[in-house]
Amino acid sequence: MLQSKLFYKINKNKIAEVESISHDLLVRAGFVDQLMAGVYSYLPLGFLVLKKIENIIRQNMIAVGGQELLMPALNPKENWEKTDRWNTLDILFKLKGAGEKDYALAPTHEEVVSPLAKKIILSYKDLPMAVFHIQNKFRNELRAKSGILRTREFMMKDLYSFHASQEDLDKYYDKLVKVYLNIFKECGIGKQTYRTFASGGSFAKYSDEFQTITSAGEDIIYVCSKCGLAINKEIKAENDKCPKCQNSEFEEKKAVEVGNIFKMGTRYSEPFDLKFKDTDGQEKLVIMGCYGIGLGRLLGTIVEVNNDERGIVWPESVAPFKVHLICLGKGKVKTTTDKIYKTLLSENIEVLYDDREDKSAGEKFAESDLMGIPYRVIVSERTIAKNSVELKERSKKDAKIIKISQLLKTLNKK
RNA sequence: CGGGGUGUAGUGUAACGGUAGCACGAAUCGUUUGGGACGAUUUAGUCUGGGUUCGAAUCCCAGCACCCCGACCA
Repeated sequence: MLQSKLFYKINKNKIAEVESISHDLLVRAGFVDQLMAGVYSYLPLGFLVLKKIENIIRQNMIAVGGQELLMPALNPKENWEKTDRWNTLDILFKLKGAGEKDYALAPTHEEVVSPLAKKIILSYKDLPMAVFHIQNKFRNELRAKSGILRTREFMMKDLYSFHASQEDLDKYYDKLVKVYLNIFKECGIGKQTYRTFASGGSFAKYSDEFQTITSAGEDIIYVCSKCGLAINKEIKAENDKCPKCQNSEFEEKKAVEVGNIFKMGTRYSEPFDLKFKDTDGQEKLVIMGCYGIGLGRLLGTIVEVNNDERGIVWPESVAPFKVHLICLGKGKVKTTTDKIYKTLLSENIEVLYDDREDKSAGEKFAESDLMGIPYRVIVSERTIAKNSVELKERSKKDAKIIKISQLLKTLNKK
């Protein structure tokens, strides 16, 4: 991508009224744009990151047998009345359609996936089964906050699993715990993310949250000093000992909930009469689990955890580009950089090429630091005199001079 | 939803109740190019509606918007 053509604008000034670091950095560096409180557009840079995250999640869901489908955001009132959530769920967006008919904008998809599964899951032979989708959810949050950390419209991955027995659900659920931890590790926040024992909301007594330690967090969790399991504040009172290792020493931390998984049991199969015929010929209710991750919140959390005084420091796995190629000069410098750009492209290396001729070196460096692309390659009079380029990693302090002929090899090794 | 705060140009900021100014950005021209370059010339603004006043960005009322704290959080 040529930076001169990229749909973005850098903003040098800090956003005056915002508090959270990720909000400030993502807006200033041109990754997202706020339409209104709690509603954001993803600009090309931000959308590239979102897609990277989406793919990491997708691959991990496929790895646990999840089949991707797509369910609609626009829902009929009836399904939400069936589960008694039309009137009890305060974050539910409701709207009127033609003929004054009532609709909901789905904040989650139990009300769609359960009746859908009823058409397909008829026998024990159809179980277990797991489907997921990645699409926009709508939640009428009373208070949107912290940029993309808490919004009213957001991309979410939700997986639903269907089982013939509680044991089968338990087994699958444990698998998902591992897969979730792996997703957060792949997204570059593994070290700061804890499996957290939490309340189950309207679904179940307990659930597991995945909480990432950061001062921007809105939850308080207690991390067990012994085994690393955490407990959410909301249920800390009833659990003064670690449920895993019985230790009673905890460290209090602020954290963001980046994922949440539930054993729903028959909470939704019951109202939708989702039953299967078991081996013994008896009709039984399907046992369900659900597993969510908010993509935007995860993106924001990655920035909260990975930044320094100059800007964002993207983990390579989710960076919008791998390489930021910067040309400092005209004539021969420019033609040399053009050539390097073409070579990188032909080798399928994702590269943003700062080809702008009217910007000073300092300005290009500052923008590059703010954007946070992992590898910066600088080409200038100085470097081509030695048939070289300068290679600097965003996360490191020092730069290296390497021969142009060695650049590809070096980058491919990274 | 309760409470607090703030609304001035694309962004950041000034202006006692008395001519809306500065910086960045953007545009044009020229000179520049290793850490946010320089000169010249432009561009663009008081959230909306009422009120007080000779006169309102400034004071008052209402609305709207955004931010923050709390509550809430499938």
